[in-house]
Amino acid sequence: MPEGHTLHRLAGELNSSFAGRRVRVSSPQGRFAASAAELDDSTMIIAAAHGKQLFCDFDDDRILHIHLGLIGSLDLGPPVPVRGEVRVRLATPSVVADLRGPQLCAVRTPEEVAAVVATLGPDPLRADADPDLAWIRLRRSGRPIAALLMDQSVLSGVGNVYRAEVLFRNRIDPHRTGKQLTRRSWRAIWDDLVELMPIGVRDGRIDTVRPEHMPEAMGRPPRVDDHGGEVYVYRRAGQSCFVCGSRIRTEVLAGRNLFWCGRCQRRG
DNA sequence: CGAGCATGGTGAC
DNA sequence: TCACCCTGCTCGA
Repeated sequence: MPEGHTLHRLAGELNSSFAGRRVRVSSPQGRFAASAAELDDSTMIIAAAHGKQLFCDFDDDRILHIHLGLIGSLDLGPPVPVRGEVRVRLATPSVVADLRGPQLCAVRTPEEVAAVVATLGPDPLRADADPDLAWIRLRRSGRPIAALLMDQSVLSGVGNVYRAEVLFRNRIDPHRTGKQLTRRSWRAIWDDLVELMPIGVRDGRIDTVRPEHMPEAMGRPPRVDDHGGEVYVYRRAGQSCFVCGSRIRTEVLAGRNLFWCGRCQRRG
C-alpha cells in the first residue's frame, strides 16, 4: 500500500483522530512494549509525513517514527478487538489505530528526526520541497531515471507505481539516465508528481489515467485489479497500451518490477 | 498446508 | 547483487 501518498493520508487521519488528545499506546504483539509504556497516556501534538516516513509528535519532545516498508499497514477505525500481529495500537475512547508489519517503529528525539529528514530528497507532497535539489543529483548521474526516481535521497515519496506511471505519462523511457534527461523533462516529471500525488492522498489510491484514456472514453472495460486505481502500465505486462496498443513490457530494474511501453516512451 | 507475492529498505559481500 | 526482514493474502497441491 505505502507510497508517499499513503503516509500523507495517514498523517491527516491521525491528526483528525488523535492530535491534541491523550492517547493510549500499547503493543498487543509485545515487540514495542517498552516504548509503548513510555508513550502511554501522553498527548499527541501532531502527525506529519516526509516522503514515506511518518512522524507522530508526542509531548515532551518524543516522536513516534514509523516506516511501513513494503508490507506494513496502519488502520484507523472504531474500537475493535485486536486481530493479527498488532505492533502498536493507538487508542482514544472512540478510535483505534493499529500498526502491523512496519519496517521501522521507534521513539525519536527531535534531533534524530532532523537527521532522518536531512537524508531525504524533496517530497512532491510538501509545500517546502525544492525540485532543484533533486535536479542537482539527477543531472550528473549515469543511473537510469527509473532507479533515480526510487532513490529516497534524490526525491522522496515516489514508489514503484508512481515511477512507472509518471514516466509513461511523460513519455520517457525508464532506461534514460539522469545525464540524458533535460532540465525541462525533469520539471515535467516533478510538476506531474505535484499534480498526481495529492489526488492519491485524497482518494487513497493511485489513479493516473487521463480522462481521454479512461475506460468510458475508450470503450474498454475498467481495469480489473484489486490493488489500485486506473493506471497505464503498472502490472499490465503483456497487455495492450491504452494509447498505442503495443504490448506493455516488464523487467526488473533497481530490484523492482518495472513496467513501460516501448513505443510511447522515448529514449531521447 | 506451503509457496509465492506485495506500492520498501538494509546490510553483507 | 543478493539474502533477508516485517505480515497477510491467494493460489495450488
